[in-house]
Amino acid sequence: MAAQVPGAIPARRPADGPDRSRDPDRTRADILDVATTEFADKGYAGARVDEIAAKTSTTKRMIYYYFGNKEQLYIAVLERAYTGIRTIERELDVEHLDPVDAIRRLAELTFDHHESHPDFVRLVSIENIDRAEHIARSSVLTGLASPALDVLARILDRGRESGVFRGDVDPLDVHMVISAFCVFRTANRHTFNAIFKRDMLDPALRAHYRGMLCDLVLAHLTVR
Amino acid sequence: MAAQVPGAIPARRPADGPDRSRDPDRTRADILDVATTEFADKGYAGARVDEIAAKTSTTKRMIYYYFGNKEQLYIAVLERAYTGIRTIERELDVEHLDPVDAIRRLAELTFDHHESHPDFVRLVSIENIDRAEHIARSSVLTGLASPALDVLARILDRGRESGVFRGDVDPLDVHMVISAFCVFRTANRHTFNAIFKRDMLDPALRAHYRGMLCDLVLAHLTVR
DNA sequence: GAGCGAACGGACTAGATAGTTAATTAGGCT
DNA sequence: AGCCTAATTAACTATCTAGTCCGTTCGCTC
Repeated sequence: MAAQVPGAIPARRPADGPDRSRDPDRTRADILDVATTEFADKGYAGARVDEIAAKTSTTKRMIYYYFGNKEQLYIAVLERAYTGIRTIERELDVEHLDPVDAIRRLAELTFDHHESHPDFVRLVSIENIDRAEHIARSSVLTGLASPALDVLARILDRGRESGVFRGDVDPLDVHMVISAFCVFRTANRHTFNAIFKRDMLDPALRAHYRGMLCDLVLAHLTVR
Repeated sequence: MAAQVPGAIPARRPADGPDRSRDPDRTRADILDVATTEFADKGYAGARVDEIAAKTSTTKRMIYYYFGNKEQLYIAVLERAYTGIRTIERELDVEHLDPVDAIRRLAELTFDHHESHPDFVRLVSIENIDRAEHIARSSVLTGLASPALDVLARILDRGRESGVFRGDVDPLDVHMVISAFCVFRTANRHTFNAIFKRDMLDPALRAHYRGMLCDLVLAHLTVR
């Protein structure tokens, strides 16, 4: 964190205690970190700018100085969260695996990411409540289809050629099924637990659900 | 509009036009209807009591008269929405169908309900953002496991006995997969469309997704 | 037709909340 | 050293918002 500006002097900072020196990047990043947690926690309407400011090492005025207003701050939070998962997806390399193992790997990677980034999943839910109106206002976010989709299309092609996969499945539909499963486990955890008394994120059930996702997707894709 | 001027003659309802007579049940129901739409639209934090009151044919004072405060009004909305779907589930009768058709019927019923009740799905999302804290405060809602679960368990048993279904599947997991698919389609419609440019609720895709859900679940359950 | 309680309406309040004003400081550049 | 601008601070404001006070009206019973 605290990316150094090229040519900047490394910060004269008294080794301990909060950093009080002037560091725009650090201040911005600090605000973004706190805002991410706060928006994911309370939703867009529920989050309070004063609250975010209080949890920051700077003041409310700085939020407006760097981000303009509450909405632009929220959009900045969304942009960082989305580009995060897209970066991970881009690193996926499954060309050397056979189609079945490749699907399994892709499903597991998605599963793991959703499990380890509940804030991201919550932000997506929140954004849907607002009918994606903030995403629509961000040019960064609108043209941001998942790199995983291209990878998926390649895997399906290879699987069809080798005769193990059905030929009539759309990559986006497969992506949707995987997402639906992973998103549901995190996004609906609380109501599901309240009504059915099962915590889908219980560590003891992790392996069960991870395997189940792979089975589900592969059963659907496999020729019988 | 047409607020009663003090001292004016009440005009006991000229046959047409809104009902102005005293009717507690009607008033309560009116408030609940408006509140459901408003909470589903804006979320709990985003909804405004004043706004709800304005869209009602009565006043804000009446909301507090009948429901006490904003939270209890919201809980009343949740209770009505949940008991709605549970009632439909209870009417499900699939004992006369073979296991495969029974699963198909159950999946389609769930699919149809989610499609025709987007407000319910949104309320569930909203409640998850608040970590189901309002459900937890309602004794009506906490002890409300889905009747569909018992039906599902029966179908799975019958399918296992006749050898068409695997024996190691948990009814709650099957319920979860069906819910995940149906909930995702409605709950994540906006972000999915914003990023992948596909409206999962496009009527032209309805049959495709409905069939896909059945295939998906049955492929997972069927012995190979 | 008087009395009574449930149902109702409108104006009011205290506190919260997004956003601002304006003055101040630190640090790089010449 | 001294200027100049980006970065920072704290106090302030207009508006919004959940919740309340209190007086009024309807419809029923006796």
